[in-house]
Amino acid sequence: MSVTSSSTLDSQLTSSWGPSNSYPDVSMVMSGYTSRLWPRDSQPQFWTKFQVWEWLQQVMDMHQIDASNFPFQNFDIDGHQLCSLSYQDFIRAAGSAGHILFHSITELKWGGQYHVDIGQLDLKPEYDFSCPFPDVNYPSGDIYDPSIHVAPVASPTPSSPDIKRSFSRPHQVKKHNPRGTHLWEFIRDILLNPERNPGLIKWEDRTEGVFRFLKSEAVAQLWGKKKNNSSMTYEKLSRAMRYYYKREILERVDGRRLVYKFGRNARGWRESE
DNA sequence: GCCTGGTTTCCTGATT
DNA sequence: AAATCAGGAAACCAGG
Repeated sequence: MSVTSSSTLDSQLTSSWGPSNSYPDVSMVMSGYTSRLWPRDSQPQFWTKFQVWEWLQQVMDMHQIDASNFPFQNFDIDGHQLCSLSYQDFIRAAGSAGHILFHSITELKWGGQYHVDIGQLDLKPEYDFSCPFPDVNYPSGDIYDPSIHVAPVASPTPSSPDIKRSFSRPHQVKKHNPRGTHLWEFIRDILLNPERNPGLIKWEDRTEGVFRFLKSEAVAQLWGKKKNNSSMTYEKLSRAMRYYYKREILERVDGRRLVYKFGRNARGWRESE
């Protein structure tokens, strides 16, 4: 039973994106997840070998690629060399994963340029990791969901059971996140990309991590779209948000409707992080 | 097959 | 009156 009236949602959507774009471009939100993972110097041309290695690791993680058989030796190169590789080079060097890597690096190359061009963001150095990249490789309106573009991810072969890292760094104990992004991360990334998600959620107190839903049902729809759940509502989304109080991912903000605050266990929202 | 984490769904009642 | 909040209970689902 949904308590949402369609008129409420319609007004939220149309006032936000205009009549010609009645549904939010989810790809804008989605790309936030990918872009913010990469090294802060968003121009891969200037990456060191270590950063290239870090990027590879992140791509492996994100696409749940079995790293145990990945030919890392083929990527003992710096960012400049990496950027000069052609699509065919990637395929030769990385096999089926080459496709993913090529798309990723293309996006990042674009992203770096885009980042330079947009001056309106007034981003601080610590913040620019969250700078959104244009989804140049994907049709507008499509959800940028890595699994859509990468068959091996959706159906891992029996011989390569799961994520097996051929190497791991002691400080990067990444817990496998089977469902992709968590709700609170989804919310965080909307907040970190305000210019791409106008009027959905806004900071009330940036330094304290207090934020407010402006278009609660629209956000719920967006979340539902990401989870492939067309019946998502703010009612249900907010229940999930309330579960975060116990885990201290969120803190209660008493007396204010649609207002939440990031808690001590929420990462990546601070400007100085 | 069981356990677990992270929701999703549904619900009742309270508050704004 | 409607929207939102609070939180219990149960179901769901993918990974371990």
